[in-house]
Amino acid sequence: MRKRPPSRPTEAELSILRVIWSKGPSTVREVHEELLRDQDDLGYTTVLKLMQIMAEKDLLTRDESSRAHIYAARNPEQITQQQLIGHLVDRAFGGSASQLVLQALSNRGSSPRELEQIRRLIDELEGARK
Amino acid sequence: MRKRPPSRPTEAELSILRVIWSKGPSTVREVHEELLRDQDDLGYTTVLKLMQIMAEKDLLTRDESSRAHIYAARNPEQITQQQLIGHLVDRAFGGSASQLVLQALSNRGSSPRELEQIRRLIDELEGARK
DNA sequence: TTGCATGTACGAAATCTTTCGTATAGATTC
DNA sequence: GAATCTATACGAAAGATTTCGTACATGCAA
Repeated sequence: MRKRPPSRPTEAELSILRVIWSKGPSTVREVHEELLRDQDDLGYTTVLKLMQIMAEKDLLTRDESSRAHIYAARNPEQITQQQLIGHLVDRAFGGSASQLVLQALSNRGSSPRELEQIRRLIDELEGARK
Repeated sequence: MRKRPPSRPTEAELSILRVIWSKGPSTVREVHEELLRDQDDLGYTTVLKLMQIMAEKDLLTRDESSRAHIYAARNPEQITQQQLIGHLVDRAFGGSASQLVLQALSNRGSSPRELEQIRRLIDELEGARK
């Protein structure tokens, strides 16, 4: 069995990943409780099943040494974000990341501090290119 | 019946929208032929059905005056792009558009020309903020 | 008018994603 | 040790998305 390119998480899977990225490796119960803050009516076994599937898909790893298994994210947040951006760029921006950036900056407020951060990154990129 | 907020297109729907954005209002046949360039094994009636559904969902409008109906995008490309960015920012970037921008710039090549364009936009945004 | 080419309509299968009920097993408490 | 609490496992229903077969209508050429 070979290592597949990481599969893109579905919506429900992404909400689980968000919890784990923020809290670190967690049990099903911890994730479930956290998800209930935003969204009630979400069964425990639903989350369990999803996390089991995610472990199969290699989105999560699982430590079975304690009774309550502990799940961790297989890939760091940034890798997954890159993947999602890449997909969106391909599917909706004709492959041009800068088009996405322009759209993202145009209509969504960024603070001066954030704009400065972005400007510095552009400086770096232009420097490296010389 | 009220006007609903535009529904987010699914993957298959997005590929149809891309064709229509690029070619303008089109018949099912035209869209089908265009999609076959990237992806074979896609039936004509599959595309037809999708476009019918999209008309129901108000993603497309349809002109039935000629025998082959002509479909047009209900919303301009940019509106839909904004919508998709907004969704991704919420689901994967904790609501921070600038985080998305930083990630997008970090790992995806942008030409000097594009970087300049982005820099100018930042200048504008900072100017407006003063 | 018959037959063919080119359309739409529509139901339903196939597939993917999300949800949960039920079964079962190991700890803990009385 | 029996009851109870807390886990995982697993099948399968429910829902959403994608796919296509089949039926039927219309225009046109022989």
